[in-house]
Amino acid sequence: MKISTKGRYGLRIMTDIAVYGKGGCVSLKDIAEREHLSEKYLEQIINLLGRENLVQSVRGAKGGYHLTKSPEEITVKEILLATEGSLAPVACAADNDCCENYCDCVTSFIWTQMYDAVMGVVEKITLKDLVEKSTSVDRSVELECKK
Amino acid sequence: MKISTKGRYGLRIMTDIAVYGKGGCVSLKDIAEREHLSEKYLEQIINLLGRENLVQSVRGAKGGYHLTKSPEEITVKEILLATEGSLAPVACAADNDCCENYCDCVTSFIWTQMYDAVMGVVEKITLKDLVEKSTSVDRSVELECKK
DNA sequence: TGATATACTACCAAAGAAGTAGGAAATAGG
DNA sequence: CCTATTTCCTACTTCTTTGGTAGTATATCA
Repeated sequence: MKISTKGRYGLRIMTDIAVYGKGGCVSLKDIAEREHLSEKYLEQIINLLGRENLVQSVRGAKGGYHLTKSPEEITVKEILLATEGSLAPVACAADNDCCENYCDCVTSFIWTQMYDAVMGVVEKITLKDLVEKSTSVDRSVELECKK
Repeated sequence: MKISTKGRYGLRIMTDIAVYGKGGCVSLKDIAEREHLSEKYLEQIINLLGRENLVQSVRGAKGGYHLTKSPEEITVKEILLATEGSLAPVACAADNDCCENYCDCVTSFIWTQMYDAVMGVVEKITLKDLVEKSTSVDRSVELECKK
């Protein structure tokens, strides 16, 4: 039931772009340096974000990435779905057609309730909330738990 | 963010014992046959349940397992915690002391809310609910999605 | 005493997670 | 036009977890 580094780093990438990308674009190199993460690995993750049209890229020198919407229009749900693929505890919970007898499955209602509960949380939090939290915090400390 | 087979099979084991274990104990062999699962693998999973005192074993011929409490006293939360270890999306969410600056972490409030939402669901569902659903359903059909 | 069950430990293959590596293509600035 | 910068794309690698299998020891009923 863990969120992978893709999802966690995805949120940091988006927050970083929102904070530092005012009026221009932000390069992966800068993000990697500020967040102490591998540029090459971030490249893969930001591609997932680009595929879902959450960021747009500008190639070439002085290029980088910028958001396609304002932070208050981007939800944590969108970011996590783009990077994690799905937040369902079992495949059927996100797609009831995935097996024929989901409604007969003894445990299905557990997964449906769990999925709805998680979705209820992530769709209400926007990137703006993360930006506000980020700017209110001392950025000099190591910000994410390694465990 | 997936529940593993340990958690899913754990729920089926507990439901099976609750349904078929009236007034005695149920052997792993019978459970494995009814649920179409490997007896040896179930052994490992039921050990996890035993360690948390959700089932008690009786060794030797005619032995098996029985519940230590009545189904309405056993929650899905207990079963999933015993088998999955934790339902937290990140380690810190279940144990805020796991890193020093959880309250400064930009994303921590997401994980806390997610964790609380999931816990809110699983602690309200009891084994009795699963038993009722189970007995109201046609057991001849394949009951769990393979995906 | 033998058949039946759990207890315990070790092992194994496949998949996923997390990250590395390298070259091609685009572009701003000189 | 040239070069440094930067994204794009694909392949590879290493480590851990998942989902089992296997074998032996121990307990108990009949």
